[in-house]
Amino acid sequence: MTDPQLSELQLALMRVLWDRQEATAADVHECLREHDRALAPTTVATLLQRLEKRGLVSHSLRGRTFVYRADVPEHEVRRSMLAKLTDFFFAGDPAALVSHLTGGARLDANELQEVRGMIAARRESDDDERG
Amino acid sequence: MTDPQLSELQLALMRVLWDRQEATAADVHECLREHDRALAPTTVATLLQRLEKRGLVSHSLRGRTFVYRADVPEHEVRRSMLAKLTDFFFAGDPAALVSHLTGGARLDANELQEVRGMIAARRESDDDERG
DNA sequence: CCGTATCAACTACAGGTGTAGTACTACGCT
DNA sequence: AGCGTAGTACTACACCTGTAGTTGATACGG
Repeated sequence: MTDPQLSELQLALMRVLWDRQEATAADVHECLREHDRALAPTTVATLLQRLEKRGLVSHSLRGRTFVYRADVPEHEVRRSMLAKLTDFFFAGDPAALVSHLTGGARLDANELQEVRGMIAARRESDDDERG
Repeated sequence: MTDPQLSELQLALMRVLWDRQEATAADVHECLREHDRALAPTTVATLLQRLEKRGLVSHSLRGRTFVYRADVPEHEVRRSMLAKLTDFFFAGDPAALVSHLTGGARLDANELQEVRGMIAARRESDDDERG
């Protein structure tokens, strides 16, 4: 699954799996219900099946019950979804995004430069570590 | 349109309108084609119609040609889409998002605090300005 | 052994999206 | 006045998503 883009509901299901490592359809159903996302149990099962068809989760058996786990890590989905949005809205300039986060006010040039520097520095040292 | 969430293709159309203020279906079609998004002209027209039905764009007449313009500003869509994602992935903590932007490496505590401070400061002065 | 609860599989359906063809209409040119 | 062209409206269709019911198998309790 390269560059997965998930809907809100799909993310909500994934969240449960990410948080717990493993969960049955019933677990997920219960968990969503607690977060005022009340769905029929069969609905949750259907959604999990579909996620499995997409290769995002997989299951094993415990007795005759399906135990699902996420096949794609949260950070990967997070990165790919954020990247898509930032590429589109900030043309890939993360500092512009930071600026956006300040509530729409522009950071002054110094601050912006500062943030840009921090990010650039991190990126480099990151690359160093990696290879 | 409260809290609009648009697909990538829909955003691509909106982008054209945001950039040019106004555009006919033909303009948009041409513009997308240049950005290697080749669609049939009728497809573009259909998409614009649908966006209009959703209240995101509207049109006026120039001769017998529809001239579309965005009804919802870019910053609104940007904010609402980013907010949804950051709420989900960073529990609404913008500093965590900044940290994510550094390539997945964690900022050290000082840096994180610094960014948080900057953001908080901006938020306040922003509120002041607003009233 | 039989009923009952449990669980997955299959089916269904409405609404949205990506994609585009066909039909209709009006404008301008000859 | 008629024809081509340009441009919108209508229709279509496959696929995905949100939502859930029905069915069929299985295990457990009595």
